[in-house]
Amino acid sequence: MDLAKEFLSLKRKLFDKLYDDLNSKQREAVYSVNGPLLILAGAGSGKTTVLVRRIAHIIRYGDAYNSSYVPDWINEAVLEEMKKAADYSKDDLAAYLIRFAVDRAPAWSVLGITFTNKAAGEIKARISEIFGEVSEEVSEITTGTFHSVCCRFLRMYGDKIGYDKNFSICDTSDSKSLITDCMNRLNIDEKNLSVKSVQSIISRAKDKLQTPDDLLSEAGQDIKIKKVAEVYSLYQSRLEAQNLLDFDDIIMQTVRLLTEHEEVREKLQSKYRYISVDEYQDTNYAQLKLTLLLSGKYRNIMVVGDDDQSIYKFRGAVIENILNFDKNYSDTKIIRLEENYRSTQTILNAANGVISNNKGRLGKTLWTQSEKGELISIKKLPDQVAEGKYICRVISDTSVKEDLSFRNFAVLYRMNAQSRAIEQALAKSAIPYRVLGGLRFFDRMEVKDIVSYLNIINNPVDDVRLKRIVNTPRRGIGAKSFDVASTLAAAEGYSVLELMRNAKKYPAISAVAAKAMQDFCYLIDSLKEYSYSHTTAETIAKVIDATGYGEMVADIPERTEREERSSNLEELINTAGQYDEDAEDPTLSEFLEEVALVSDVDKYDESADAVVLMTIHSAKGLEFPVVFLPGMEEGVFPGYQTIMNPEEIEEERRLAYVAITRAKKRVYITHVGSRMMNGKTQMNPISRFAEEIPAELTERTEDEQYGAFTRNRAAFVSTGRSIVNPSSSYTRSSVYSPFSSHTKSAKTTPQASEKLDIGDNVIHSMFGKGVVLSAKEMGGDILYEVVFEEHGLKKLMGTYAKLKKVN
DNA sequence: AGCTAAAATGTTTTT
DNA sequence: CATTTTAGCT
Repeated sequence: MDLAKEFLSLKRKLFDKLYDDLNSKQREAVYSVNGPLLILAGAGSGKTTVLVRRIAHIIRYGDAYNSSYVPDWINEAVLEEMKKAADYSKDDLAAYLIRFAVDRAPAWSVLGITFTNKAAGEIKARISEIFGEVSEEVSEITTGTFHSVCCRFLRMYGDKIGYDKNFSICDTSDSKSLITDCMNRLNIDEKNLSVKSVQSIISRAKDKLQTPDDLLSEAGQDIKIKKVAEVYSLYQSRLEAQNLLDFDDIIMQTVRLLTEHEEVREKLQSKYRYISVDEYQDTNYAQLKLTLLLSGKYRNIMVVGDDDQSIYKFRGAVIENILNFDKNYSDTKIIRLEENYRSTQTILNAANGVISNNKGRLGKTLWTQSEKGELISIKKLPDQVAEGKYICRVISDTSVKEDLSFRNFAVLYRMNAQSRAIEQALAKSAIPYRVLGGLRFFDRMEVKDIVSYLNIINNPVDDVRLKRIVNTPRRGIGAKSFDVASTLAAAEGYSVLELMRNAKKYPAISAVAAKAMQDFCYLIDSLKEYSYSHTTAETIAKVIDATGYGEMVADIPERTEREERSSNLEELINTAGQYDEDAEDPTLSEFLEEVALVSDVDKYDESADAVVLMTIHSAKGLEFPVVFLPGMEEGVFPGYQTIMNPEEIEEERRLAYVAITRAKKRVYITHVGSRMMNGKTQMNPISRFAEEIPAELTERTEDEQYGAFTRNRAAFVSTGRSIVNPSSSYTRSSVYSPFSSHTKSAKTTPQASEKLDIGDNVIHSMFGKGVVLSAKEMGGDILYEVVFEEHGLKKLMGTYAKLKKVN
């Protein structure tokens, strides 16, 4: 009796001891294993840690902490031993406590949904770390984004709702071209109804799980929506006929699968006993429905989120999902994590100052034990060029003065277009940098083309991809012939490729074109055959060769373009080779899925020593010691489209909150007097979000280049900080750059293909001076990424590029 | 069919 | 302004 009581108390103390690096709220979250759990986690409050530790806890100890079960082998001796265990090392204690485990969950019963694929990988890596080895078990945990997890389900059971296992995913631009096609077929004039808006209305409808009929009935008298519903209906039937899913379908069709097929739902509900969802504030209705379905049996669902960081409304995210979580799940336990471990007090107070202007928040007060830190620097510059130079100068100054490597700096902006001016400045001052976003690797034309071939090999009814590459390189199947073929195909109920195989039967197709079509089919046949017995990388190489695409690229007259494209194709083969190596059971189909679902941040490599540039959206979940926020102007951030709409302004403000809270030590806000946008010069006032930061937390200066003045809004700024020092080193930002010490002594070491290391300074005959950013082994050669002073980031092959090392 | 040159057009954020 | 679409020519 007393024995039992003492045992339970000792047991809990030992667990508290095991997790003594967490705060009490975090521990409570880890222990809350069963039942619905909502964690309201402020920025930098260690939510990922909690997520990871909780999953590890569930697998290792189950509900051991809360359970009042007393094993019959408990006696005085055991209690004595337990008292001693308090002094064990963490590892020993962790191992010791396993004997008290109650109702442990097998790793395969855990599902963790994250916002990026990268985060999914990190969760597994961190759990492996906790378990002390890369165990077989950890790999059985299912982690991924909503999209990747749903794809997995659809590959398994998609046939039940009419999808072949080899379905392909079409991205936004593929789906745009299909919608355009549908609108043409329905004789809808693009002038009255833009493809873009149709696409977005359809997408939002799918986020809400609306079918074309649902949309139509919702339309009422709205002619525009009625038209869209008509397009949606055709678009959807064509997607289905081609075994294609767009991004929204991946979720929506999974929900349909789980709704319509009880046996599948039952199977998955029973399998996933423990479900966690990260970044819950950015889920849409379809995703909410999905989590409700999956967690329907056990109701062991934990969601983590922060209503102040909801920034994906444009993608259908509904903040109500997190606000009303406890209404969807009765007896929800709510835990708030409000202690911030990331930022200085100044940064935190600045962020709080901004976000407090929003209404309708759940409300929370972030606090930190860390020091005050430095003031937020707000600087006005004449234009974007000066803005870029200024950022470079601060980076080079700070990196030297404080011995900070470049990876500690991030430049976060509202839109991708802002990156250009900053990139140029960085390239000039030879600061190594990396740009995430903008044109994704897989969105490059040549990469998309080859991937389209692969998609056709994998899923021959994919007419969208077929249209894209049927005449690239030219093979005499022009737009007109293809049009005729697809009209015939639609009439006869074939896929276009099938029809092309028998093109000669149709008099409407010219004999020349028919011959070319048949040859094309044979080409695809042979590639398909080849793919059965070869790796993905080999297949890609074969595609590039056999289709004549490689030759076409080799014949590009302009040198830079030719090199750029061929190096992209090499990189594609390289990526596939990596995939072949890493994947358990590599298949073309799975490779294509990965290609479709990777995001930019997934490829962000923290180990590369380079300044990183990305949008604030991409930076969600990341942190950096020093953060630059350029373009803090009305009309840029908040964007001019949002200024009239209070709701959208609130979303922009949340974005500003996310931006500021990325920083650990310092924030540099810049705004410019005149900015070139869309060919026009604009004079934007400083962003309201910068003004909302309490004045005493800021240090405001204006660059003196065009005369002007310096003013301190903060009356009592302690002086002495010299990072912002307008006149001295302004013109030459490369003073502290990696090149500076080499520019005078230009003694080069002429060696054809010596091995280069990361950080080496090199000279290229074409591009001039640069720094090696990364080196990757690739088919007996080495692929270097080099940032050049004048030309920015280039990818070069070791043997081919004739890079000379400079000392 | 395919090329070139002129015209139109669009501009947030992303899986 | 920078990309994409179209018209007109070969």
